Amino acid sequence: MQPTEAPMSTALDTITAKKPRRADALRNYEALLAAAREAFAASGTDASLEDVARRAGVGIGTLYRNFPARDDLIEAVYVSEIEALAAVADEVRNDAAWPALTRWLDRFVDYIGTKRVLIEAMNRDSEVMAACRTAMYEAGGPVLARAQAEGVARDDVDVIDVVRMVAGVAGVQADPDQRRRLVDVAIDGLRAR
Amino acid sequence: MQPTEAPMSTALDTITAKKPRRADALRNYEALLAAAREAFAASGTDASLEDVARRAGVGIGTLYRNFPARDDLIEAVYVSEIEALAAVADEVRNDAAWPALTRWLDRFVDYIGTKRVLIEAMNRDSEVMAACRTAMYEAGGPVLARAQAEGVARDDVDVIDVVRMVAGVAGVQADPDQRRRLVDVAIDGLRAR
DNA sequence: CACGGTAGCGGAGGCACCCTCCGCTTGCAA
DNA sequence: TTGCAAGCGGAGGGTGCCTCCGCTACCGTG
Repeated sequence: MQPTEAPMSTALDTITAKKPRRADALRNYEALLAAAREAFAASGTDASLEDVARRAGVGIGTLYRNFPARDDLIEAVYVSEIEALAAVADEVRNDAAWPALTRWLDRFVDYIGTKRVLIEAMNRDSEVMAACRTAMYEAGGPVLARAQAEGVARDDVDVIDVVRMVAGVAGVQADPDQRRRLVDVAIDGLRAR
Repeated sequence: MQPTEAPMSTALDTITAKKPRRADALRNYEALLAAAREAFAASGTDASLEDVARRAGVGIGTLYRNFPARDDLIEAVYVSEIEALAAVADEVRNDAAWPALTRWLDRFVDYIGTKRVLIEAMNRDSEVMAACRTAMYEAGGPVLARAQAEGVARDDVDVIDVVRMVAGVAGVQADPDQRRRLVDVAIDGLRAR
């Protein structure tokens, strides 16, 4: 464990370290990221990379130099959003144990419910995403642990179970009302019996 | 409602009606289906269609004549499996209300858990798949209704909710143990409080 | 059985995308 | 100002998608 004063090391750092150093190159890098975010939002993460390069106004070669694989680009686009997701757990620090748990998960669902790409991105098998997941588990773990310690949440599940289950339910194709209902049912399953 | 003696009309019929009539054409049709099943199992539903045609030993044109869109091929491959899925609900007809519900859903999860493609296929937006879903809801509806009537299942959900939720949880990337645990939690959320 | 019409065949071809490679350009340190 | 390496970008080879249409061979009819 690091002393809390030290700047927290995040998965973002891993990405930032890869940014190019020259001014023109940096401009291109940012343009690519913006174009990719736009394209992924419009057509999912399998949008055409040539199209991304075109939108960004750079050559395809430049895209591939900055992001050798499609996954690298996806990660760069979504890492910051996923980190924000982890931060959601902090918002409920002062709630009572069970409401804290439900509010955390509800916020979580609100956040990812509309963008299925985020769930996919989160499940991606890569170093960076693994770091993201860890961050998320570390943030949510205490919320669950508190509810379990107070006996309001069943204790045969861990935080990974909870996040996976909720993400699974949140990812179903359904209108927002139905999704909310499904998530509520699933969360209800977490109550201590 | 049809009298029960009449042969039940199934989504399969819609597919069967599209089979070619000439002997050589029928052979090709079956070969394509077999090749596609194999290819989809190996590389998912985005396997190369040219490869499917090659494996089947027919020209690419033949594939496209029988299955004008990729989805048509996917449907033809999976419709029968999804119908089997609906039949699972019949197995539990004689169980007590709550065990019937849990057993139905457990069997359901066993069936689709390993093949994510099936879940995807099921959510596909098409006439045939809609018929499949309807069949499934009609099979599972009574199981849920019985549990609700006896007051052991919460009554603010319908069968569509239940199937969607369970399918969502069953689709998460996880080892079988974890998946089983997650599904149990979610199903537990269905208990009347 | 012979034969004609037509259902069905299959692959060439046009298009889009993937990714690599390498000769040219340009930012920046000295 | 200048030299050079970091960076550029697009041509090109490969693969897959899907359409189109001249040819093949099944099968109903006489």
